[in-house]
Amino acid sequence: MTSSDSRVALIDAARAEFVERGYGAASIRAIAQRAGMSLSALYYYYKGKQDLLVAILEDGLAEYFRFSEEALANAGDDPAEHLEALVSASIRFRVRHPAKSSIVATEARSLEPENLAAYERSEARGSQQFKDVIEAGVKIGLFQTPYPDDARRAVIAMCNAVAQWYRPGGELTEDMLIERYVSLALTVVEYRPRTTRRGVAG
Amino acid sequence: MTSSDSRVALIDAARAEFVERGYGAASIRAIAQRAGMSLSALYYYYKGKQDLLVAILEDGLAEYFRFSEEALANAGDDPAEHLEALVSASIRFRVRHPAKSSIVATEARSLEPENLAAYERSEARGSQQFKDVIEAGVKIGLFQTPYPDDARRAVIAMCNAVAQWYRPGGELTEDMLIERYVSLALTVVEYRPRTTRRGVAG
Amino acid sequence: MTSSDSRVALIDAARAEFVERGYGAASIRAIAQRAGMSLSALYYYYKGKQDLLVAILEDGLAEYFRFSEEALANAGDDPAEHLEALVSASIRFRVRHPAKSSIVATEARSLEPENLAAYERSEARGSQQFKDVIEAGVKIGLFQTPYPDDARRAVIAMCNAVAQWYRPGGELTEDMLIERYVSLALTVVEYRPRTTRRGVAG
Amino acid sequence: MTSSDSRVALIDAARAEFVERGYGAASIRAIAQRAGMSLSALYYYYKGKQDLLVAILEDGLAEYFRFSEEALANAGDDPAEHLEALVSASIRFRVRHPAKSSIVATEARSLEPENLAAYERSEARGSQQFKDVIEAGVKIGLFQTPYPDDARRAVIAMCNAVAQWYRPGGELTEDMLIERYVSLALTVVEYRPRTTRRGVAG
DNA sequence: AATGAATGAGGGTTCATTCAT
DNA sequence: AATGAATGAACCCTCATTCAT
Repeated sequence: MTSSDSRVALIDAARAEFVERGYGAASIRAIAQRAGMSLSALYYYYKGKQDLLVAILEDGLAEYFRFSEEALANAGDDPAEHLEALVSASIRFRVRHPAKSSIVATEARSLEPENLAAYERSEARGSQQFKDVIEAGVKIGLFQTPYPDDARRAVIAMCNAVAQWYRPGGELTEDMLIERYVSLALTVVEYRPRTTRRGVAG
Repeated sequence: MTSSDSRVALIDAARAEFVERGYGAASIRAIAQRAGMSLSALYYYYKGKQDLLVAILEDGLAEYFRFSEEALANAGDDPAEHLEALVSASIRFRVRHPAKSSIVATEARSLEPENLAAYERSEARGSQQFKDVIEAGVKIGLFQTPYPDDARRAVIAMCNAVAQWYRPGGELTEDMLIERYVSLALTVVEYRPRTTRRGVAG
Repeated sequence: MTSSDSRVALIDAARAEFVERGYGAASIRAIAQRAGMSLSALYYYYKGKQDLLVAILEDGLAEYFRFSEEALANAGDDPAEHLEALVSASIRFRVRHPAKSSIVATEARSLEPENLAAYERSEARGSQQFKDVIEAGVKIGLFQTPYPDDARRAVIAMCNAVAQWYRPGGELTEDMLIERYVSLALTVVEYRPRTTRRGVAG
Repeated sequence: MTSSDSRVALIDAARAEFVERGYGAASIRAIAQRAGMSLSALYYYYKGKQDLLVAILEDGLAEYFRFSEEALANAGDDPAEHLEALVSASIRFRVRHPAKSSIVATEARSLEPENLAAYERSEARGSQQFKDVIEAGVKIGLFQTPYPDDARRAVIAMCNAVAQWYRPGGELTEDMLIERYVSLALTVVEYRPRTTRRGVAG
């Protein structure tokens, strides 16, 4: 087992413990055991419990941004397509990594102040992506919601919630789920495709 | 200070600690101190930490149902009005009792199995209220969402999220907030008022 | 329930708890509950935990002496008959009151010094009764044991042990048991009835 | 100090505390202090208070069986010699290790059910050794007691009791004590040496 | 790279007891 | 005669962490 494998095994174990019990109640001994290592080994790889939490949150956010940036890169330049990309990335992330997803939402309070700052910056960045897209759509009249901020929060909240109830293997596939949530998101922002122009053009 | 006052002071203190640190990390000593009582007094009123959590969750859910049932009682018999009542109650609860609200969402995992069962029954009841209303609206064609279950979850999630960001005292009043979220919810379920009647009337 | 009933209920409950868990581990709350009284009521009747223990030991010893003195009173003046009386009383006490019996042996260590002194005086008195009888028998050559002290301790020990294994209701009745232990005790002191004289006389 | 030394120091300290105060009243802090270690160190070596008790009882029984098996190995094949060996081993054990001896008798009630089972098996084995020997002697008419079971219990009880009163350093040496108790035990089982053979031989 | 040993602080909980009523 | 409320001390145990090796 390489050094990198050990690190991964440890944050996987730590994440699982944190999700099951919460950061405060999780035991560093249980984490080491779950990762199949000695307690001392854990301290060789990570400075402590807080360090594990930071690593987990960083890893989770990095993974999310990998999803969202890839989706944005493959989307056209239309705000609706951008929103579709973001929702799609968000759902995909939460479906494929429910633990990574839920811990981000729950355990930020356990971050020590200096680590909290960095986390909040990242989170704001994620939120900003939605904000930019929705405002762009509103600006050109493509999204007609009178409450863009609330709409943004609603879309993010409903995507986040997926991690809490969706279990793969049912009859609802990931792609179907994404389709639905894209549709819901477009509804929320009151998407009105510009059929008139198209109509005029046709 | 009456015996009942002591109990209330304790669950208030406990709720605050649980919200700030999480159930696992919260200290029963800190709770007693926060409530201005000795540690032993706490144990005189509650059997233990878990008992405090149970009391908090029960109280939170009871408060929510007080809101929702009152709102339903004052609503007409139209599904749209029912949905409006539920959203309105939910927002009101989360705005007025953000701690009661957020702890319900977060700390269910810390319940011991036997207590978890009761909690889940209550939670399901709350969810069912939304389900009934949305399905009724869909049945009569008032709500046209093709995904009633996802719409329900989206509406609940976006209402829940309000507790995490809304702070009273800003320029956005509670009533304005409710108006917006009612509007968003009706959008999500794709509410189409029956213009026929209006047509007839016109 | 009279005041005296309450006191009896309490020491019965306390004795049971002490026997089951040991003095140190026994809980005064459990005792009150077992006696069907409030904690405060217990303190009304007894000064505290130690007071209960003292009462129990005193009661146990008093009961034993009631048995032994009655038996001695009904015995003839022969040392063998006296020993028979003491063994018989001891066995009867341990069979009828196994809890009273076993607690006396076990929990003397939990007595505070001033109470211990009184207890030890009583215990010595019980031991002395055996000592007197055996020495009397040895003096007149009726008991031929070369080790009267060890014989005394052996007789007492074997009687005490009865409380630990005898359970009434089996095929071995109390009277049969007594007969056997009297026989054993006489064997231990090497009882030799003076048949020669009788022989000569006959 | 080696790891094994620490373990020994701990069970010695624990045994002393348990004997003085009883298991329930003994404090794990006092044990650690008595052993000259920190509280945490104690928990490094033993899982808890109960674990210490189990270790103590196991050690005590093991020590006793070491004595009894050695004595039996050095004895001839005659039941009287066997009984002599067992009594001798029992007395030796109780004289040399009075704490190990008395705790075995007293604190079994403090064992949790799963540990109690193992303990009772061992204790039954010790009792069985006496039983086998006495029954063998009775079978061939060497022991004439009409009550072999009661005789067995009496012999065991009188040996056990030695731990409670014998203090070395007096004028009664260990060997003298053993001689007396062997004699008492043979008296109890009503040992009758087979003089016939001797007669034939003479 | 990895470990066994050890620590001090703090965890939740229960204790015997007191006191105003 | 009897109680509910409250207390401070102590309980057993687990914690995150360090350090010599």
